[in-house]
Amino acid sequence: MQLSFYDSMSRRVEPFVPLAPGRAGLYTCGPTVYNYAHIGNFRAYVFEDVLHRALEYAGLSLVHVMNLTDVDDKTIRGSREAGLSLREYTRKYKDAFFEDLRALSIEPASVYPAATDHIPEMIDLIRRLFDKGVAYQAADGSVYFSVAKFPGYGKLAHLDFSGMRSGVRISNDEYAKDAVGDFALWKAWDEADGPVKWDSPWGPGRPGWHIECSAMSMKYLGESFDLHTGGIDNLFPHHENEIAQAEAATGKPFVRHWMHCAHLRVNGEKMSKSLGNFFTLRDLLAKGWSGREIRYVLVAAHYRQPLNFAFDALAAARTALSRLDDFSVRMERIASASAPAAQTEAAIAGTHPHSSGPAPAVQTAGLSAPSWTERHLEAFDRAICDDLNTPLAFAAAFSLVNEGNRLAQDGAATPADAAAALAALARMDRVLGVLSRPASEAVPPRVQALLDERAAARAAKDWAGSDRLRSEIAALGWAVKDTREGQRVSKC
RNA sequence: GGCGUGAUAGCCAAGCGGCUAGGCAGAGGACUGCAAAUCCUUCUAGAGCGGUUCGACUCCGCUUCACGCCUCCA
Repeated sequence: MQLSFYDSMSRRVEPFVPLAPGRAGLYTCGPTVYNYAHIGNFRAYVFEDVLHRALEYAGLSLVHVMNLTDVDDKTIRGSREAGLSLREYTRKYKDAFFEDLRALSIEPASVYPAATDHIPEMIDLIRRLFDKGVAYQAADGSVYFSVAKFPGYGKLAHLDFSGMRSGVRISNDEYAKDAVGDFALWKAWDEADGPVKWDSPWGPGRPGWHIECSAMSMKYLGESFDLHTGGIDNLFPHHENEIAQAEAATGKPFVRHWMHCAHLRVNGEKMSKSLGNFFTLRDLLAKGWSGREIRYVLVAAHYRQPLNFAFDALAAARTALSRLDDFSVRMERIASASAPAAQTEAAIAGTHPHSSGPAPAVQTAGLSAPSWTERHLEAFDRAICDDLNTPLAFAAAFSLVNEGNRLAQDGAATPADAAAALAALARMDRVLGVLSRPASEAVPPRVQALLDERAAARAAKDWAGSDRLRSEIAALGWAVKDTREGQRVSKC
C-alpha cells in the first residue's frame, strides 16, 4: 500500500516515503497536563491514532512518541493553587489522560516522555544553539532564540518575518528580547514559579515550551525523522520554533512530513478552553455517551476539515453503530451455522453465485475471501491511502454491510460469505477502531432463566406468559426483542 | 492588512470533467401474536455571477458569506 499524506509545509498531498524502508518514526504533540483534555483536544489525538493505525496497517514498524508537557505557566499556576507539588498535581491529569485514551480506543504510543524527565537533554540542546550563535541570554536572565539568525524561519507557517528582523529592541515588564519574534529557550526563575526550578549554565529556571519537543523527538527518533503532527494551532509558533531549534542545532532537515488536523467547532467557532465552549470527554461520558460513539463522530469526518460538534451527531453515531453491530451479530450467526460442505467449498473456490471478477487476493481466516468483500476492502484501502480519507473509508464499510445484508435477506449468504464479511470488517477496524462490536455484557443467570422460560412459553404460543416474562425481564433492567432468529436481550 | 481553508440535499459529510458516495432523519415495503427492533427500497444536492469545455458540483476568475492562524492554544 502506498500511503499519501498532505504535508503542511509543501501544502500538497505527497507519497509517504519513510527514511528507513519498512519503518516509520512519528512524533505527536501531546497534552499539557494541567486540566482534563476536552474533546477538541481529543480530535487531534484520535486523528493521530488513525495515522498510527494506518502506518501499521500499511505494514510499517512504527515508533510513536507522544510528549507530556508537565511544566509550563499553567501547570505551575495550577499546582500552586492546589497546594500540591508540580509532580503530584500533574500526576492526576496524566492518569486522567491515559484513562481517556483508553475510553476512545486510542492505541498507546511507544513512549510518552515527560518534559520534566528530560531537562538535561534540553540544556544540551540550548548549549548547542549557543555554540551556533543563535541563542542569547537577555537582561532578564532568560535565554532566547534569535529568529533573525535562522534563515528558514517561517517556512512551515509561510509567514514573512522580514518586517520583524530589524533588531528592534522590545522591552516590557516580562520580556527583554531582541526581537518580537524571538522565543524563550530557557525561562529564568521568578517568584511565581515557587519551588519549580532547575539549575542550568544560565542560572536557575525552567525550559521554554518549544524546546522540549525538539529535544525529546530527536532523542527518541533521531535528528531527522518521518512524521510530526498536532492540531493546526500548533503549526505556528510551536512547530515553526521546533524546526528552528532542531535545524539550527543539527544543520539537518528535522521532519519530512508535517501533518495538522483542523479544529473541532461548537456553533461554528473553535472549541477552546479560553472561549469556554468545550466539553471534556468526562462531560460526555457522564451524559451517557460512550467513548466509541464519541470516537465515531471524530473519525467520521476528514481530519483536515473543521468539524462542528453537535449532540445530533452523537445520536446519529449511536444509530449507525448499532446498525454495524446488528450486522456483526447477523454475520456471526450465519458464519457459525453449519452449511453443506459443497456450498462452502464452492464459495472458497470462488465459484460462488455471488462472487464475480477475478480470484480473491486477500486471505481471511485461512480462506480466500469471496470477491464481493474484496471490492469493499480495496475501496477502503484506497480511501485510507489517500490522505486518511476516513469518510470514504466509512462509506466502504457501509457498502460492505449493505451488500452483506442483501445477501442475508435473500437467504443467499453462505457461512464463507459471512466469515469473509466479518474478517473484512475486522480488517477495516484495524484503522478505524470503532466498527467491531464491543464484547456484550454477560446476561445474569436470573435473566437467562427467565429468557429460557419465555422461549418455552413462546414455543407453546403462550402469549400471555411471554408478555408477563418480558415485563419481568424488563424490571431487571434488560430489554427483550424477538427477532427472526429468536430472542435478543440488551441492557437498558 | 498578511497567510490559509471552506460554502454540497431536512441534518452531517466525501469523491469525481460525463459513471449510485456514505451516515442520520423522512417516506414506502418486508418480517411480526403484540411490543420493539431489524432488513430492503427510496427521496438525487453542490452560495451567486461570469469564463473554459461537446459536457462543470468538479477547472479558472470575480462577488458574497463563514472559519482559522499571524507569538497561551489539539
